[in-house]
Amino acid sequence: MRETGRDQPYHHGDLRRVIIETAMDMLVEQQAWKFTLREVARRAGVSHNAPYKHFTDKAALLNELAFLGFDRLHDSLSLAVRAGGGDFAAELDEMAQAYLRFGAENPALYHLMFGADVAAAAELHMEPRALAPFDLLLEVLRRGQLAGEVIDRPVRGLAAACWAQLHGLTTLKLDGLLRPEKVGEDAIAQALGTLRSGMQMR
Amino acid sequence: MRETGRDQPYHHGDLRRVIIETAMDMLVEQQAWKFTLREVARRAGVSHNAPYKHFTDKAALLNELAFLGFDRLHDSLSLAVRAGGGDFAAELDEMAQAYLRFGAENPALYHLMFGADVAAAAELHMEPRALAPFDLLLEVLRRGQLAGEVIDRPVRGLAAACWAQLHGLTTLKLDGLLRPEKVGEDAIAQALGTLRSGMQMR
DNA sequence: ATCCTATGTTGACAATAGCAACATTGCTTG
DNA sequence: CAAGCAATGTTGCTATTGTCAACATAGGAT
Repeated sequence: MRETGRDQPYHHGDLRRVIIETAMDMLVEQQAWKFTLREVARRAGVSHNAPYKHFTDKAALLNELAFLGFDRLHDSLSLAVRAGGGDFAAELDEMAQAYLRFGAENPALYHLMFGADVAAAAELHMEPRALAPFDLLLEVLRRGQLAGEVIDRPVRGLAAACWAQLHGLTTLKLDGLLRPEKVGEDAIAQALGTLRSGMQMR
Repeated sequence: MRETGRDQPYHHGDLRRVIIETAMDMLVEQQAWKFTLREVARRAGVSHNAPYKHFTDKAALLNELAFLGFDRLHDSLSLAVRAGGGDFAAELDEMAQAYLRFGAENPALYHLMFGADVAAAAELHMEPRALAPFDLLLEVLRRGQLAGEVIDRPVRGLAAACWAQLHGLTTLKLDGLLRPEKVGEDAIAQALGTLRSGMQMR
């Protein structure tokens, strides 16, 4: 017996989607990386156990969010590559900027995507959705090699270097560790420059 | 009234140290990054609230551990530099290896040192103890510049590049994200090579 | 000797993840 | 079209945690 009358039917009808959206909203809004299932349920206007009918676990929901994060990251990077307009140097630069921007704009989401909180992070990152951004990077680098602008070494290794550098800069930046007193004024730009030089392009 | 008799006196006498050591042991042992104050107290054989007489907060203890982590990291890096025997390239290489090894051997501690869980991570990282490893890197790079083996650019920027690369590689590795299928066989070595090239040395 | 204070302990509270038992419905199948 | 079943929500519970408050003990200063 529900006292509210005809509004809010017993069966929500689309709870899974709503839960995901609510949770994603919370992640994007919130700076700090805290996350309770019950809070999500509360915001979704549903009982504290309803989410368990759609996700076996808190980790399951988190995984879903992480995947969505990779989708968004991939979209951002794709756009950036397009903005590069065929010029390799521009493409890579745009990608780097887009990557860093993504992290800066979605701190909690980024932490979720790469943090150790996600159960079985290793498996998650081998899923196609999580691999998409990396594949994009691989393509760009391959084209760079074809254009003779990137040193002739295994692409995957070069991609790893790019990725690690971007990931490192992103997380350090997110946690407020790239303070000018410590690292100089435009540390990020300089680091990216070092990376470029390392891959030998002008 | 304690029923245990004369062993375990009411006042421990050295609880603060024991708590820190216990907590550090837990962090070093444990792969996963979970940490409850009560568990520390339990292992230390003390009531669940005893730690609060020595640390205002859970975060306070974590900060202490993080500082100890930086001390250890600094020690490891210092040893590595010495192992380099004056040759810049060797010094930097040893340092990089030592850094990565530190992360690999102390996953939970590393996460603690750089994770967002630590309250006020930004401030923490500006403390001298946390800056020591970075300062060491700065020195090595400066000597490299004097020896003409490192490109003449602001050291802090170069250091940021090194640091971000190492930090990125470390965390990615820790979370099991540098899978060979994704990133090639010796991604780490290649990434370090790219970094070296970027700083222009032979 | 006496008291004060640092240090420990017990007991509470609120919040959380997750389990179990129960309620409500829409869809299926006879 | 009726009966019932499975999906979806809800309430209530347990174990655990961080932290606060009140109390206990003991070592050292007065």
